[in-house]
Amino acid sequence: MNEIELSKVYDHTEAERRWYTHWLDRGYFRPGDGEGPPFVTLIPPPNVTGSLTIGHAFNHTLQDVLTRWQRMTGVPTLWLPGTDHAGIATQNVVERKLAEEGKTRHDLGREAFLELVWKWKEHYHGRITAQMKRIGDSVDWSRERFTMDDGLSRAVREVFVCLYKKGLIYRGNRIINWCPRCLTALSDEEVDRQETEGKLYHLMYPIKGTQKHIVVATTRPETMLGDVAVAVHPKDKRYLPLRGKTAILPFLRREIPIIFDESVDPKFGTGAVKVTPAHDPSDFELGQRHGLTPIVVMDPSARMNENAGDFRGLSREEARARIVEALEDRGLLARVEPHRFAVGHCQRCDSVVEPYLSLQWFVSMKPLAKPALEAIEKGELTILPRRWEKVYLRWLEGIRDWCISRQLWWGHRIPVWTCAGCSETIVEVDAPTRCPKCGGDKLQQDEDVLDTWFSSWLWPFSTLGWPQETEDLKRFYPSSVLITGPDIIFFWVARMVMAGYEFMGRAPFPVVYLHGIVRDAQGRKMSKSLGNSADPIEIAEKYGADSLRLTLLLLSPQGSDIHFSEERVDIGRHFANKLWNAFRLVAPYLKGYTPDEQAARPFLTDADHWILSVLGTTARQVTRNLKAYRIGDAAKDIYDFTWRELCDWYLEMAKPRLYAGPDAPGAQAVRFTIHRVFETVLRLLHPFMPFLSEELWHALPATDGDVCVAEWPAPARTANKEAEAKVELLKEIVGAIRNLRSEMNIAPARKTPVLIRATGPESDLIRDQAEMIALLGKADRLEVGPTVKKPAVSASTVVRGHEIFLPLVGLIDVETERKRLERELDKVLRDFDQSMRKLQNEDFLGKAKKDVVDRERTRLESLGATKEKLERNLEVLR
RNA sequence: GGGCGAAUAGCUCAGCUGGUAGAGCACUUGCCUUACACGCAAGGGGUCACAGGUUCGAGCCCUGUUUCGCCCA
Repeated sequence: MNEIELSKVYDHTEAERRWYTHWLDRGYFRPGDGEGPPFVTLIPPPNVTGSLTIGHAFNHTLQDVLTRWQRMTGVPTLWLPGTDHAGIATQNVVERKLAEEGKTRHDLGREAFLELVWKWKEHYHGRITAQMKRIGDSVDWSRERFTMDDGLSRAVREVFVCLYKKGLIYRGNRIINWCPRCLTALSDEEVDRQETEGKLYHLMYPIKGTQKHIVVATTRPETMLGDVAVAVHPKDKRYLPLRGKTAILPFLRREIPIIFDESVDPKFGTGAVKVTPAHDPSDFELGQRHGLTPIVVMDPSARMNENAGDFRGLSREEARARIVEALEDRGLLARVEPHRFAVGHCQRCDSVVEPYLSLQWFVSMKPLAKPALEAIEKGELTILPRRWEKVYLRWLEGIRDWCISRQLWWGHRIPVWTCAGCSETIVEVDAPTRCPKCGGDKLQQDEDVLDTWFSSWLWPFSTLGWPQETEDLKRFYPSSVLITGPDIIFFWVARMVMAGYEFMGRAPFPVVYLHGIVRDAQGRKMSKSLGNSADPIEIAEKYGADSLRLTLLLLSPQGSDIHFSEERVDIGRHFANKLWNAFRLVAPYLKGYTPDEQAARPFLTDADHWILSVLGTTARQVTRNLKAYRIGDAAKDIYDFTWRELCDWYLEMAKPRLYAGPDAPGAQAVRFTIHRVFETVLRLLHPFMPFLSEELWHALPATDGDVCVAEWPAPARTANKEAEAKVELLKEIVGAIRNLRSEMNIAPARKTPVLIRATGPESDLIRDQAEMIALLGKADRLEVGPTVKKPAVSASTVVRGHEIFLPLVGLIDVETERKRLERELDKVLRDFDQSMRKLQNEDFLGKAKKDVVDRERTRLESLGATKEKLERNLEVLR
């Protein structure tokens, strides 16, 4: 047993550092080569240059609880850590840094720039791993991965080539989401739609050869310069006469056809819309159906280009203002009305995204989605909470092709080369040196890199060595569970499932557990711009990592969001302190103690039997809740047991026997029980509060090794119903006495006699517990029995038909007690009447289940007895 | 516009298959009782969003309404 300084308040800082190193030294976090199916979970790789947020801390806590729990059950466990290169985010950070020196990435050139980013990566990588260690993540560092490792990069190329050869990757000129600030394409998922209070402009286009106009409604007048048609619904009577006519585009005087297409909503605006195939996805499709040639009117930074006539060089915002103004001058602006609509913003930099026609690489998703859809139906994949399955399915059903090329430098370069000699396209895993067609050696690799998620979606197998058939891949694929937030269900979860089926032939995990998002106390999402994102490490330093972990779990309703604020971490800190102090109470009496069940058993008291029984029930609950991924509930079970049962009741009851010294009768029993309870609590607590439990485990005598690898408590033997019933009765009686004392304003230090007129078999039970009742109820004299006489002046109450009296001479006045009794009687009368009415109801008697009726009868009887006794006692005072 | 979720004590939330409404925090009153004031004991506080319905009985099941949040278009 280590001598630890048992200070009044638990000091976490030193202990938390010490134990993490200890566990690492022992290699506990590696799966070992144990037999049987392992428990595997994969970290959602955080952005390597980011830092962990409270959200990560929560996510990691959930994974760590499951991993540590499984480890204790003796299963080989692997929690594989790693980080993500986070293409746009990382490149942005480094570019911002360069901008401070007045430079751009182009000043450095591709190679030098990448070298710089790698340096950043190395630097920040250390920060992330330190943070993970600080909060106690029991990950296998020997298997750590990074999405741009050689192995994972090779996996990316393999997948690209494979899908290309299958015809599932293609290059095409399509409308994509373009960020004019990041200067890259984005996938649909990387665009955040924000409801915006905008305007709907009604523009008048003159109809050729007439004095008339056609009025089109648009939210984006600046794109009119790229208009190639006006479209109306074919059944819209208003426009039928215009069949075959053309309109004249203002400013550019381009003659554009009026076309008829089912996709136009006659109820929107005027029922006529402008068609801009190069700047709107639905216009693009419409344009294709009608053979229209798109005209791009903006350059990549969203300034008007040479096709924009006089507006050339203006930003899209300036262009809008000028065009609206100019139209108004010419009398071509019919009207402007307010209009709410969703505008796409770049997820990374919040710029307004431009739907933009450009040449990009895409993955055909429909064929890949099929097995991922069926996975739910076949039961090969379960998403918890179940309602997310619908969200997942809906997205897969409507899946669209995935734009995977990005105009960035930081990321996996697209493995496609073009031969300068013959223009042959070469798609290979390893860089080719010669053109297979013409033999030329002037090969130019595609400049672009792949979407970051194009490497993340391979994470479940690329991290294990795929495409090589490694031992790890055989042993650890698929994982046991994926724990992540619902915000990346499309980005990551669904795509991993698709990749799993496509490349491994089976789902990457049978269960996905989606937890809530951590918000601030006002329910707002944590964000840097709001300044409301707390730093988990700061909190861990201040309150302890254990406290943070427990708090997050206790605050987390299953699957819904957490409202977090720093002050709430007191919940965890107070609990840690409570357990610490409970240990401080018992530690001196356990010094050098060796548990001896044989010796103790004959001397176990009701209290001992009771706490051991409740402990067993708690262990069963905790395990059951963990199995069902109700991790917060499991934490609550231990919290309640430790505080409400162990500290509030058992330790209080154990004190006299502890104080009596090691030679007193019963000393063996109380020590045995306390040891067993603490030892079990520490094992149950370990997954949730790994540091504190380890610290106390080593301070507790007769424990083997480390609690980190101790055996998970076995399911409870049957509960001791008898002892439980006894102590429940005791609690009720003590509660009633305390209530009387409090209501009568009896000073806490003052002891009083207590008389209990108890009848029936429970009379003996109560007498058995007299000593405890006297202790906890602060009685200096306790009489129990059927013949106990009510003192002349006393406060009284009734518990389960037993009358409790506190003689009051000189303690309080009769009037106070009379009022109190009247209140109590009032309540009982209400309940009595309610119960009576129920039992007089024929329908209830005839239709309710028998045990419900029986229970109601018993209740009425008991209420009746209580009522009678209260009335009698009240009578005396009147 | 479509879908999903939520609405229970001042706040944050439990409440499993309908059968006596709960916890933590906050609040009130006592207590520095030799483990803990990061604590102990006691207490007050709820038309379970609203309106219907099913049922002997509804916080829970059904229908509709309102408000809030999220996702998708």
